[in-house]
Amino acid sequence: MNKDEAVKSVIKDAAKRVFSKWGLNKTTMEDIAHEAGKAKSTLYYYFKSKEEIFENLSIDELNIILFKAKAAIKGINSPKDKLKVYIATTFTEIKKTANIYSLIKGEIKGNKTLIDNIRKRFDISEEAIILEILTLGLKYNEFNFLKDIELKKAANVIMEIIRGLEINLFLENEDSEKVDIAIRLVVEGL
Amino acid sequence: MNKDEAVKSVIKDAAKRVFSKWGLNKTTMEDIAHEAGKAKSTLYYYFKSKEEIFENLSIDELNIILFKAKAAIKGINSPKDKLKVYIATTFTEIKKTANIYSLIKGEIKGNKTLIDNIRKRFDISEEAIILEILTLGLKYNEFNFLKDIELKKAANVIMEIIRGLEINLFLENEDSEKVDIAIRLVVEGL
DNA sequence: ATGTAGACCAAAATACGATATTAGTCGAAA
DNA sequence: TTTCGACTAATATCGTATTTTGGTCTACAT
Repeated sequence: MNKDEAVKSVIKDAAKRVFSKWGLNKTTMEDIAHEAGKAKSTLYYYFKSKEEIFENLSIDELNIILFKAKAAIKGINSPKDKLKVYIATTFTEIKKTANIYSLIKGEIKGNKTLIDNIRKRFDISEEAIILEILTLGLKYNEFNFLKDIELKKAANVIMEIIRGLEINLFLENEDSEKVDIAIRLVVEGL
Repeated sequence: MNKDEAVKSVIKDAAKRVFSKWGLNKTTMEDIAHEAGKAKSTLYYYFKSKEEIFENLSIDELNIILFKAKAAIKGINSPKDKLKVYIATTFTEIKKTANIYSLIKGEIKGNKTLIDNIRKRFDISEEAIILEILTLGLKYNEFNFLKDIELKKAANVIMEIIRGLEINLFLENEDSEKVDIAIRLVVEGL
């Protein structure tokens, strides 16, 4: 890691701490600078805005989640099991980093488009992974009714189901048995 | 229907019209009164606040949706098909009355608790219906892995899936094929 | 050149008092 | 019992003064 990336990392780490303490809107660039032990203007040498810091921060976290999920499903052969493990892993990892996202939930007003963009980026990656698993499942003849033509839409629906579950019963409630039921429901049906 | 209920209905109908025109926050009691052809103070003879009018209005709509859904699944024997038809019916009916809800979406700020209470009421009813269907399915031995003890949690999970889908891919997108895929996914699995 | 920081500016947020709307009450009348 | 106009207290809106904050610029250090 070169010097530039190292300082960026210091700033991002500092930002992560103050964001999770004060939220996105309430933290000022001055706060981040103070936490990082730098002058405010130095921050602008590395990032062009507060949004960019937040965006980089979030994308880092999401990439880590996706990386872990991909690693987790790597050795698994059965597409059904692949999907199960994928959902379980992303759920667990999102829960770990949920502290940042939970406070954002209450701040979706002016920064709505920013959050939407970050979410969209994650959605695209997630949908691609799910589509890959479904394609494999079709090849292995492991699914009941899924046709070739429906795969893309099915992947989208599954992603929406996961997303809905994450918001509604995961970030608030934390019943691991329910998560288990949800995974089995999607993969196996009733 | 007695006189009291008739006048209440006139007020609610008028309110429905102006709400769907101006939204919840922007419509004044004067607006509703004028639309109903009554004096403002007359409204307070029947309802104690604007919130109460809105609440009654929404509950009426939700009850109609639930009534239609119950009627639709009445003659069906198979619990799996019952659930399929239930989801399809509520989706269709919610879409019909979505005009009122879609404008509310942008107004969830101060009236958040009010909306939450109405939603909660619907959730409870919906979960009860789903639980009934699942119980029947267990009795008929129609489900793969669902155990007695999981039924309540499974009903909750299904309700959350439905709710998530409604918000994410239904109110915005309107791909009926996706809805179809979602229904089959939940009921049959992949 | 590459980094860093203090001074600086313009734009946005906040605070606040004056004004205007609006929710909700009350007594009278039909 | 039901309806309404007049009234009031609370809330929202608006204009303006003040402060905060995002972002730039320049000078200085390595």
